[in-house]
Amino acid sequence: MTAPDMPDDPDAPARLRTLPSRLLGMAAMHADRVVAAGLSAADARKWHYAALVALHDLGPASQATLSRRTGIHRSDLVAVINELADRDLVERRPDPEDRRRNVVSLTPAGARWLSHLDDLLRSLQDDLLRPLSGPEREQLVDLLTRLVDHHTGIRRPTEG
Amino acid sequence: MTAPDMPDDPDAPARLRTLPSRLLGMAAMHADRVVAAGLSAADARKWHYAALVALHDLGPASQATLSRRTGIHRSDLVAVINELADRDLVERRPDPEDRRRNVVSLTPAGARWLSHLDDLLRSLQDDLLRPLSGPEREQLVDLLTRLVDHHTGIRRPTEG
DNA sequence: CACATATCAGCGTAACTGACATCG
DNA sequence: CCGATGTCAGTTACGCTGATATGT
Repeated sequence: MTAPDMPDDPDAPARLRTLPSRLLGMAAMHADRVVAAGLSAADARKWHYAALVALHDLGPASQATLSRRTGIHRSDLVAVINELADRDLVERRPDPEDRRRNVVSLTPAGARWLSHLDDLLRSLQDDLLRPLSGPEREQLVDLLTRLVDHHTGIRRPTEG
Repeated sequence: MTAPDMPDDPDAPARLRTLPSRLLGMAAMHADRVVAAGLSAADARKWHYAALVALHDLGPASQATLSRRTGIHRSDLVAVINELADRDLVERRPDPEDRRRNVVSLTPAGARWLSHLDDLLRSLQDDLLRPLSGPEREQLVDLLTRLVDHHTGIRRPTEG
């Protein structure tokens, strides 16, 4: 129940209003807009951030690896890397050890930009979660994580 | 951070994994698929359900009203009502009191179908929330409701 | 030969915009 | 004339599919 948009239901029927799948859809849509707007003000998109984070955590990696770690489709990752490379935030070059691959690596400028985006993202998440207290935010993250992990089929100890 | 899809990130970087906006996106995407799949098995779509619920709760209404209550865009509602009317689940006819409007009303068959979909939806939500306990599900609904209400700019006492 | 990688072209859906004719 | 209503055509973005070329 993804429900659409802005002038949104002031008082939709209770059956709809409390439907978890619909609530998830509406909350996600709102979150996505807030994040996309914030990032676009910095001339970035969420995929840029995801790719940079993955590169930062993994070190230089092939596009296939990046795709798996970020969840960005291989087909779409091409454009993302193109854009990042155009701005010299990452470097892409053929892997000598496996000539099918490109090795993508973070440049110093990319690392700086990433840490800037990190700050931005933090503040956007904060905006987003404003109506919730600290413990409530943790609760939400925990509940969502369990939903997502479950369907992803992941077994995670208790880590936070 | 809407993250994509199926073979999904087995172990994405923690910064991504715990990002609330991303978690919301992933959980919503999954929810949407489960619901869409379940409904399509019954030859229905989520908008059908939303429209029927609104009609059931409001009684006969104009398309503009339905649009506001369900959050379905006026432009998109047309097709939804077409499909429902084709199956004689709703009836659409001009409003004699305001000839711009159509009055849409639920037929007996529509009401029966709705209650069938109600059962289906209940079970789909249950599937969806399987990893959570009863109280946790309530917690999740509460937290999401507050996020959504906040951005919608709604003031709700404590109602249930 | 099967498989993985990078790339591109294109599809289907969702949410939305803009325009239009009609009517209050 | 302004505003609301129902309709349709078209746009944008996203997640995905399919095909291709290359390499292991």
